[in-house]
Amino acid sequence: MKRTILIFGLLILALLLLFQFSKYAIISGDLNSEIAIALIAIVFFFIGIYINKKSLHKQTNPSEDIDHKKIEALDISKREYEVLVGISEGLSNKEIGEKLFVSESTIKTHVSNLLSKLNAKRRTQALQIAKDFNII
Amino acid sequence: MKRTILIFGLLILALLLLFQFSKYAIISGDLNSEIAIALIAIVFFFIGIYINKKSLHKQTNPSEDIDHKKIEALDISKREYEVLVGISEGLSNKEIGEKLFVSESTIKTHVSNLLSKLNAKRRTQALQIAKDFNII
DNA sequence: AGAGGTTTGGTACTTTAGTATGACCTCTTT
DNA sequence: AAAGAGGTCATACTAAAGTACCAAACCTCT
Repeated sequence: MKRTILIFGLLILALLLLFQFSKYAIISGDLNSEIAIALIAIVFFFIGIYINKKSLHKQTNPSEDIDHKKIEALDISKREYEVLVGISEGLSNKEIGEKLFVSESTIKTHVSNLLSKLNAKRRTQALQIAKDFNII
Repeated sequence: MKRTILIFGLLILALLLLFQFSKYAIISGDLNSEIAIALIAIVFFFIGIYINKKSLHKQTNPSEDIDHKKIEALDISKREYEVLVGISEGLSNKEIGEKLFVSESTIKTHVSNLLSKLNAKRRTQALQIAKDFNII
């Protein structure tokens, strides 16, 4: 938020400077008016690209980053989440257990809790729901 | 490809018109030069946004459409693919069977074939592999 | 018509997955 | 210190998932 305000402040400042410069250049005859206009056009063109890139990464690409708040809201613990990641990697309970250095029984407990928290009947359904929630 | 060329052509045409207009406006005194410059700036700003949006949707979002060639290359039949979709929806073999109006046995056969074709040991692993291949 | 691939379906079996319950340990909070 | 939450693990069970093998029906192409 603070950064956004700072960036916009600098942007406006830069624009004012550009306007003043172009006006001066045209009046003093140092620069052709077309070239001045072209410069401004190019600058604004890139400003448009820059701003769009920023906003696109936060508005139309919401699937990239995981929704940590949702994870909390669903009351999923760290360990349970690690198990969920294991499931998404296509691992069996046994393999997840080996990865996390715990027994298969423990993983089963975590999976069972996960399924009830995600309101799923199967691990594949849990994956689908987790993706819907941008949790994974 | 054709569309891209057309769009760029129209874009360049519009720019030339804008330049001519602004030059005329400034010389004839109908318009303040600052206003003309501002107009150009705004237009280019939006052009920047537009172009960026187009390119971003095709470059940083390559995961959207499925790779049909890969499906063929893996020798996955239509029916098997339908089963794969069912799996990705978190359905059980029984539910997939009901959805496709066949028995659970049939689904098991398809799943088994799918797993060997995708070189997976579990349906969850099949999902992960299928996503890697942009098949799903 | 016959070969070949796909789809369908069954039986029988093994392996994972998932549920239920109880127990113990370790922190953190009250 | 007691309560509560998370994590760990085990047993015993049921339910899915997956494998292997076989067989019939159905297309499609030659």
